[in-house]
Amino acid sequence: MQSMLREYKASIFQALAHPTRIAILEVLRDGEISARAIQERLGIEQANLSQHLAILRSREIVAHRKEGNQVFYALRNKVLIKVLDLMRQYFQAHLNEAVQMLTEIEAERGAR
Amino acid sequence: MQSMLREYKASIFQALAHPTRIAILEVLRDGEISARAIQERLGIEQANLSQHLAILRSREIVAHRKEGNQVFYALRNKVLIKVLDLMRQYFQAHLNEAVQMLTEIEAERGAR
DNA sequence: TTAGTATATTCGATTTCTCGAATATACGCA
DNA sequence: TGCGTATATTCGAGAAATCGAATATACTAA
Repeated sequence: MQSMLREYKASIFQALAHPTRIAILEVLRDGEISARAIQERLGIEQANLSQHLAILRSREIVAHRKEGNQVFYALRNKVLIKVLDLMRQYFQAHLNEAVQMLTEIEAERGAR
Repeated sequence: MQSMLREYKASIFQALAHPTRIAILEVLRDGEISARAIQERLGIEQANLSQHLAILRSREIVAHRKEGNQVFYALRNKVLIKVLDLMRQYFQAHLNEAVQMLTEIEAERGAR
């Protein structure tokens, strides 16, 4: 049971572990919105957005509702917004370290 | 800048996206502890633990301190504990869905 | 020095993630 | 019906994550 909880948490974190999906959640925090509108706001490929949405759906992180031609997405639980806010807090606390870390990650990626 | 923040958040979430690493953080919430002690509590391979700790270190999520033979690990920021607590809240809210989801994931894994 | 303990790193195989391209599905409207 | 728009799915290639095995490093104590 303990380990099941951890697997669950890990699967949610895994769903959040992509910049595009974080961007999607940030858009959704303003309320329900169509997939097309998300795509325009983020400026990404349609298929790619749909793939990311599929992941968020599979984790039950977002709800979706069809209306005619389009599909509207919404956050299922505000707790995740709180989590993102905490992360922002965390980020500010670690700003300098974070910049350095990202630079290093970049450097490694470049070196490869 | 906006996108850098998202990359950073994603990299932290990615670091949290593994049951073993979540277990490590849960151990660390009680305070500083040696790697050996973590290993005993979790009952995992030494090398494996060390790899997971390396990931948490690289994200600056944990601090480490050498003392003689051993290395003690500690959480750098309590905010992450808050995040884990929120996730527990989230989990309770979604308990039934989550069980079903995990069952499906299991089923898929089995089918493959 | 040698042996033993604690920890980290490297390696290679396997699995999982991610992307764009192509295609499929579903709906609305002429 | 046929066309256009919105969305989802499938596929294949490349990148990244994961594990255990083997090995390296660093410290302690005899």
